[in-house]
Order: sequence, then C-alpha cells, then structure tokens
Amino acid sequence: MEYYRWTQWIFLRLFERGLAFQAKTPVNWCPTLGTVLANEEIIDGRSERGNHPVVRQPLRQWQLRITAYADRLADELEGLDWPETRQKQRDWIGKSEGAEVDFPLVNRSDSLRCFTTRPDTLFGATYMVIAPDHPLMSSICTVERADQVKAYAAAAARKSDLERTALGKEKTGVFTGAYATNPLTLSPIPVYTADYVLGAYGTGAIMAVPAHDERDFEFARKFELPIVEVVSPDGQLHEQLTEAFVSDGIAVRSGDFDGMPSAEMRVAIVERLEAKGIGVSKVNYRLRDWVFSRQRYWGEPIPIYFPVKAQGNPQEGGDFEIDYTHPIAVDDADLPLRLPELDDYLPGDPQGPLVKALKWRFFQRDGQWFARETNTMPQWAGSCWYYLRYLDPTNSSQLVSERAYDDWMPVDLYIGGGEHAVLHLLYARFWHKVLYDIGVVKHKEPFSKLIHQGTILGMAFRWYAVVGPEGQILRAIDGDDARVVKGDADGLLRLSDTGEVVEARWVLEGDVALRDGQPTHQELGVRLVGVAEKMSKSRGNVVNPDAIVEEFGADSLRLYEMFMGPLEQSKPWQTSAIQGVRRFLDRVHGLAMRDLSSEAMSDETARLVHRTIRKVGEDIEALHLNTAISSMMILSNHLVSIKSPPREAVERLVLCLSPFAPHIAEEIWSSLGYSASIAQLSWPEYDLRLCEDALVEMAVQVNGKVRGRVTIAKDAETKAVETAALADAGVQRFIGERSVKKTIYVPGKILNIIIE
RNA sequence: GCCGAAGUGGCGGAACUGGCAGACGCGGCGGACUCAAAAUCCGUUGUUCGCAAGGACUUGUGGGUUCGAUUCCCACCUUCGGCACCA
Repeated sequence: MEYYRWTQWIFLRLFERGLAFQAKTPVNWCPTLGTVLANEEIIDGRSERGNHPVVRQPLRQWQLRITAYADRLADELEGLDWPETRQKQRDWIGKSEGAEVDFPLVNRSDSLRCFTTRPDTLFGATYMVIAPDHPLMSSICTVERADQVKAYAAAAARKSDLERTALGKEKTGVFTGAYATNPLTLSPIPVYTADYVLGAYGTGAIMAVPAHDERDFEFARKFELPIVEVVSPDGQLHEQLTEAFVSDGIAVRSGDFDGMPSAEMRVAIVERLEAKGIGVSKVNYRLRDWVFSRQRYWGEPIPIYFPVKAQGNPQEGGDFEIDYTHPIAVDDADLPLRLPELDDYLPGDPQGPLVKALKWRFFQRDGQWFARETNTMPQWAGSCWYYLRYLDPTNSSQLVSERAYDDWMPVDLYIGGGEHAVLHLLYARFWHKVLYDIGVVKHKEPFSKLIHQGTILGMAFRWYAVVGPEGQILRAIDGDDARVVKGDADGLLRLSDTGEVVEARWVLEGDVALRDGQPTHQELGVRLVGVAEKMSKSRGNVVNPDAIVEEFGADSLRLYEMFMGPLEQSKPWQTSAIQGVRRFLDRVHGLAMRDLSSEAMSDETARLVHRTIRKVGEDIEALHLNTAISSMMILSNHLVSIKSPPREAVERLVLCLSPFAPHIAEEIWSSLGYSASIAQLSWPEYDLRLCEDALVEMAVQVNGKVRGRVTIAKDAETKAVETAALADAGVQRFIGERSVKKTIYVPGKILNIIIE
C-alpha cells in the first residue's frame, strides 16, 4: 500500500501535465477477462494472457499520452548498451516523416486531409481511401451509396485483427460516391473506403498512388482505377506497369517538377503545398497512446473523482449521473487511495467491479456528491518504476531519497526476458522520462545496460509414425527421414515417395536408448532426433526446478544454468548434464576435506591458480559465466590430481566459486576453519607475471598445414624460430628437397613456411 | 513479405583482434574397485583410410579475399524471435 501510494502519486503528476486523459475510443475489450487490453497485449486477435477472443468496442478509458514522448523514446535509445531491443523499440515507435495534404471535396466547402510519406508522388494520386471508421464517412458518402458503405463499415468494425489477417491480403472496399480534387493536377478523383486504411493512424485517409505503392496498386487493379507513373527509374516514360515502383527515381508527368530526383522533390512539393496553405510537413508514429485503465479489482485505484448529480443518496442506490468531463485529482495528502473490501470482485462490468462498492465509490462534500473512478490501473503501473522504490522502500516522505538515488542509479545492468522488449521496457522508460521532467530522477534513461536471458527449452526426441486412415500406427520411421515433407494444401506431413500420412511423435530424454552412438527408440528401434522447444504441458517436456533442487541441490541448479551456455542464448535443458556440475561441486568439496599441504604451491599450480582467478574475474565482467565455470573445473581437475593439494590453491578456488555456488562455498569455507562468512571476503588478486608464459609451444605450418611444433621463447627472433622449426622432423619431412619461398611468423602464435 | 539473431562432434557448448577447430561438461567405449549393481576413480572418444608409422577430410551450402578463414566479403539454404496492410 505504501508502494502504490507512490504509483498513484506518479499518476497524479501525469494527470497534472495532461499526460493522463480520458477518451471514449474503440478499445480491445476481452469479454472473457472482462477487461480492456492494450494493443501490445493482443496476439493474433486474442489475449496474450489466456488466449481469449478480443473485440473492438468504444469505451471511456484513461490513456497515457506516451506519443508525446515518442521522439525522445526513440532518440534517447542512442548510446544505451542494449542488444537488438533498441531497434525493436524504434520499430515499435515507428516514426515516419511525411506531409499532410488537403484534397478539396467536390461540391463541398471542406476538404479531406491525408497523410503521406511520399508527397513527391502527389501527381500520381488517382483516388483516395478513407478508413471505414473515419469521422467524415457518413457525411461524404452519397445517398445512393449510403447503404453499401454502412454495411461495409459495420462489417469492418466486427472484424477482429485475426480475421483481417486470416483473410489474406485480398483488398476489399467500396466507392463512397464522393469525389475530391487532386490539388496539383486539379482532376477529380473518387473517394473509396477500405479497411486497409486504418482510422487510428495518420489522418485515417490516404491519397492512393497505385503506380508507387504496392497496396494501392493491388487495390487499383481490382477496382480498375487508373495507374499513372510519376516516378521513373530512368527518367523515361513507361505506359504499362506490371508492379508498383516504390523506390526513388526521377519525377515524370509532374508538371514543372519533371526531372527532379525524388528526395529533392519531397522537399520542393511540401514547400509548394505550404505556400499554398494546403499542406504541411508532418511526422507520424506507429506508437499509440497507452490505454491505461482496466476493468478489474486487483489494480491500483485511479486517484480521480467526478461530480455527480444525484437523486437521493447514491450510496444507498439513489439515481445518479456522473459528469465524466470534469475529473478531479485526489489530494496528494489523501494518498494512498485504497481498494475497498468487496464480496464479489470478479470482473465483467465495463466500468469495473468497483461500481459495486457504493460506500467507497460515492462520497459527499459540502452537500455535493462525487463518484470515484472505478477503473483501476494495469499490472504495468507498478512495474514501471519498482527499480526506484527498491532503493528506498520505507521512505514515507519521498518516492526515493536523493541519497539512495545517487548511490544506485542508473541501473548498471538490467537482466530481463526478451518478452518485455517493447512492453515493460518502453513503459518504464516513458515514466522515467516523466519523472525526469518533474525533477524526481536525474538521468534521462533508467537502464544503462540490458541483457535478455535466453529461454530454457525442453528437450524431446522425435520419431515419425506412419498412420493409417483411422489414425492407427502402421509403422515407425526415423525422426530424420528425409522423405517426410509438409503438404502445401493441408499442412499434413507425408512421405514423399508413398504419399502416406505421417505424424511426429515424441519421447523424453529418459526413454532414449543409444545404439552406435545414435539416439534410438527403446522399443521401436528407429532413430530419434533431439528437438529443443519451449517447455509446454502438451509436449510433456516441462522441467520443474523444485524437483531439481530436491535431487541435486540449489547450488547445482544455479551452476548448471550458468554452465549451459551463453546467458543470452536459448538452450535446451538436459537433466543428465546437471550431473556434471554436481560432480564438480562434490569434487571441490572432497578436495577441501583432504590433507592439505601448507607448503608453497608448485610453479605449475601457482600459474594455473592465478590464471584461473584472472579468467573467472574477466568472464564475470563479460557475463561469460559458462567459461568461468569451465576454467574452475580445469583448476579443480588439476588439484585433484596432486597427492597433497596446497591449501592456498584450494582456498582461492573456493573463493572464486563462492559467487556461483554460495551455499556450498560457505560450507567448505567454514570446514576449512574460518568463522567469518566467505561472502565478506574481497575478490582474490592475481599476479600478472604468473599468468604469462616465457616459453610457448608454437605450431609450425608448412603451406598452411600444421606439421610440427616447437617450444620456444614467446618473443623469439624470427631466425631462432626458423632454425628450430626446420630442425623438427615432421616439418623436415614435408619440406624435403623443396626450397622455402617465404615464411610468416607471428610471435607466440604461429610460424608458416611456404614452399614451392 | 519486412526486421533481427543464429547454424561447429551423438548432445550442451569453447576458440582473445584472421593464427594449432572441438576447451569444459554430458553421453559412449575400455578398465579398476565390488559377489553384483550403483557411486567413485583411471584411460579413451570429430569422421575416414591404414596392421602400423602416418595420411586425407571436417565449423549449414556455394563462391571470394588471404601465406592462413568458425572468424572478413558476396550469394543461397535452414532454424528461432519480432512485426505484419502504419500510407
């Protein structure tokens, strides 16, 4: 509650600055969840959570004006140490520069404004398209067309995104009966409506230039509209275009602009339009404002209330009418605004379940009734700024103290799943920037370095079952049989030679037999192919970490997860492989229990110890945790082989291991006789001189192939190396009688002798 | 379709800045211990030709640059992730 007090506090700052506002807009209403979802939370027309259908429906909603920050959100990504996610966010924001152009409507005094990124193709605009939900729609369409247009618009509204995409890209649309004038050619052009134009983007209307836009080209073909080339690749005129030419070129059929290159013309045209007052240069974003209200109980209450006209006492069921046009902020001093107790907090009502809390919802002040907002905030709200509150969680007077902020911020390394690449990470950056603007934080960006950890996949082994018409298994074939192909029409797998239908079948790691080194089906004897996929119940390849901890221990699980491979990579879980890290931990433990020598380390051991310290330290910095562990394994293998391992070496190994396997390291440390925690110690130092060898074993190549090796001083002179190399029997054998043409010597690396 | 990432042994993976491909681990094989098994320990393990010494081949495919390419360049194939009528 102390936490969401500050979430509400931030909301009020957003509200004061006009960044939180109400709008009655078509939203993505999910009847099953009883709530509204952001575009980002919908995948193929279904909810990301639970996969329920979603419909478009107008509803009063709170929105956050993230679009006001679009430019900064895109530009300030520059300089962050982030992976590909930077580009993903830029794509999501989708900045596009162009112009808005007015097309006067024929027989009317007003015009239709459209957005285009290609003002240079304006002379080729042969028709216009407006979105089915365009506000001017009902007024511009002619009487005789009205029914058809209305039917089309209604059908488009019903279509979910899923249906729109499932129907392929076949263009549909109807003529509205209206005409507009191309402001440069002055010819009248028809105005169509089609759902390939989106009401929510740009102005909801486009000028269609079929010669230079693939979608317009397709539409023009279908409706037999004129296609006029105005940009030519070579400056020549072409009559019949077989496809849209979308690249830049040379202007043709464009009056006094003829001959101008596209880039230049874009500027010139906008200047002309601006001079005439019929156009303006304009930047648009794909990013939409963020629908921030949810119709659920479990969310921070939105600290806003509204005046009410009431007949009687609305707390006791009296009639009331809420004036949503006058939102009033709750005083900061009255925060947090808590959730009321509710018997039934299931969602369903489009205003949210809080409408049922009459005592909470309505209150009276100076004889006037007011009603609280019954929508609540989404889950994202709290996660937008938790990294700040973590620094100073008990502070009751400030969101975060300056001292705590300076001690910790910005976040040096943020490790999070790739699924948050555009949702959470964009929202959090937006809030951070607002907090920056009001002086709560001092950095423009919260997270300096970002890493997405890879998903751990479940491993399953495939074979193919040849199935008969009733689904019975006729016989089994190898999981890598090349004859298995996917049918184009039905998507079923078939054998390319016999045409029989086959199905992929799966067995788990534990049921795989090995024959001649090949994974094989225990009973059927067919070859299996290991396939790593996202863990899912249906495939049965889910691994429960609790069971792993139970069997191998928490340190083994940690260590194995780090040892599997690069942090950022998706990698398959192999329960058999965790045995390896468990063995390693057991060996280190066993090592420490042995009779340790207190004598100085041998030169060989000392070198390995110092090298390991360096390697592990560097690998931790670079987050190469797998190779850090492997170098500790090398050291432990070495120490195990010594009759009486030096105590000094073992202690340093345990110290290196402690961040990776803290529990067992602590345990070993205490059995080595120390009472203080190993976690309190600082990282061991290494001696650089011991990390480098004076002598190196160097490969000698003859014509690029390794034929021998010599042990020689690291920085030996070319002459000395050549002499040593030529003395090597293996090298001599390959040179024989032939003469040496040239030698290439890279000190410490290689000597390559080129012969005739 | 567009954008991004990645293809290395039976498997997970390693290889600094173009310099000995396969570290480390799993699995396999052989051995020790054991009545036996498990656990543990030792040896071995890319493919292939060869009795052997030794040779040839090998980092998705095909080209290129280079004395030398897993690494750089071009084209293609495959897999994974994201976006998908954004004018």
